Amino acid sequence: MNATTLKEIALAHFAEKGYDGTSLSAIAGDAGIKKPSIYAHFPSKLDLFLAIARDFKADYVACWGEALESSANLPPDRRLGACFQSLSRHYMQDRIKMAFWIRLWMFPPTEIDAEIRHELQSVNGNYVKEVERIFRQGRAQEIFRAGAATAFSHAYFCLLDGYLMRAVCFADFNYAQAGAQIWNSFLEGVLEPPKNNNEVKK
Amino acid sequence: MNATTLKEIALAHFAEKGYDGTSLSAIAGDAGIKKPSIYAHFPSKLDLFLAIARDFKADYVACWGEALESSANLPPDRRLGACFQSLSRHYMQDRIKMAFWIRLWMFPPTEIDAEIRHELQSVNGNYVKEVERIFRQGRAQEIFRAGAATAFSHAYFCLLDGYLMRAVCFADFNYAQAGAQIWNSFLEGVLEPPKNNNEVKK
DNA sequence: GTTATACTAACGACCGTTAGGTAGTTTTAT
DNA sequence: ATAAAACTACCTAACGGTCGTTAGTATAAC
Repeated sequence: MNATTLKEIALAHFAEKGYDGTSLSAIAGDAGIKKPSIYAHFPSKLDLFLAIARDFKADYVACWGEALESSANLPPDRRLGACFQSLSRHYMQDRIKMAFWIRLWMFPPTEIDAEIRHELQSVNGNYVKEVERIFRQGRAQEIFRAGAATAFSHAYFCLLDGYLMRAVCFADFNYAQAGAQIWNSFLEGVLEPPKNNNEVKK
Repeated sequence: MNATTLKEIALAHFAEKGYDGTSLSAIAGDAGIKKPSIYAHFPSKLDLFLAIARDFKADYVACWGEALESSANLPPDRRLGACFQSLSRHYMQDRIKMAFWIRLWMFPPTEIDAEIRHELQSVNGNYVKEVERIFRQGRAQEIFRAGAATAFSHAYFCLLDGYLMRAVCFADFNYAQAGAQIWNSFLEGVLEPPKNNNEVKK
């Protein structure tokens, strides 16, 4: 047994039962060792959790970084679509990963609630601003319709987060397959309507 | 002390710390009574939780029912907007209510995970179908653009849930205020574009 | 007199954590 | 090269504490 595989085992428990609902003996049992042996690898339960949380933050940053970088040459609308697909696919492929992630940033352990919330807010805030920048850029190129880029960006994240959230909860509907259509109905809403007709409002 | 106010106090704890993170002694402390006195009102911790959960389900059903009924005479597009506003306002006005609700249907207590998930899926499924029906109706009136009504409906709920979820997490951004803009950017995406121009695709 | 609501006391179970020990491996010193 | 020392990863046993729950009792209301 080593710290890495111990983290993997603990991750499954934390994702499924939450921090408070997970006991070290259950983790140890899955790992084939006794409870106190965990302390040879991590100084406390909270530290074990934090180690996993740090990995997830790094993973999130890496995923966004790669999505933004690899789509840098696309036009703004297709770039946002590519990021949407990239992010959602990344988390959708692993239900445990997704459940832990949502648990982490929605309901972190009470002891570290403030820190986690603060950190996550700043990390996510960066990408909200980045997406907002892309919206503005697209607006300048008259690809997107007029409107508050800030609100567009927040709507973008509402859709993305809601999409992942519902995928966790509702196994009956194939969200992975519906992703493209869900994105498309949003995209059409922010695209600039065809030029030669301006009376869009009802 | 009575069952109703006891539920209110317990609700705050469950919403903030989750089921496993909440202890009966903490609830009793807030209620000004001792822990065993709770058992004069509820036969177990789980029953206390379930009583609150049932209230929330009834509240959810009532809220959707009222939203659908009071908007029955509106055209489909405005009707969906009215429901979006109605639902989001209902939950947005009370952070505790919202946190408990999200915790309930995303991460219910492990002991009753299956039942809760199943019940919620069926309840929510009804409204997904109802919204889908409204989308189809609006399509028949050529208000909405062509597209899979099923996907539109799921996108609708992704946006609504993501909206509420982010409102719980990110207190820094005024989501309550941004609701109308967020809805609007989605609405434009599903509306039928003006008639005299058909080449919308880029 | 019964019922409802509260109490104190205590139960067994489980929690996270520590202490202390034991093999087996690696590092260091001679 | 070999013996001593240190380190690693595990163990058993047990700690103090909290958990949800029950038993038994008292007080007040109807």
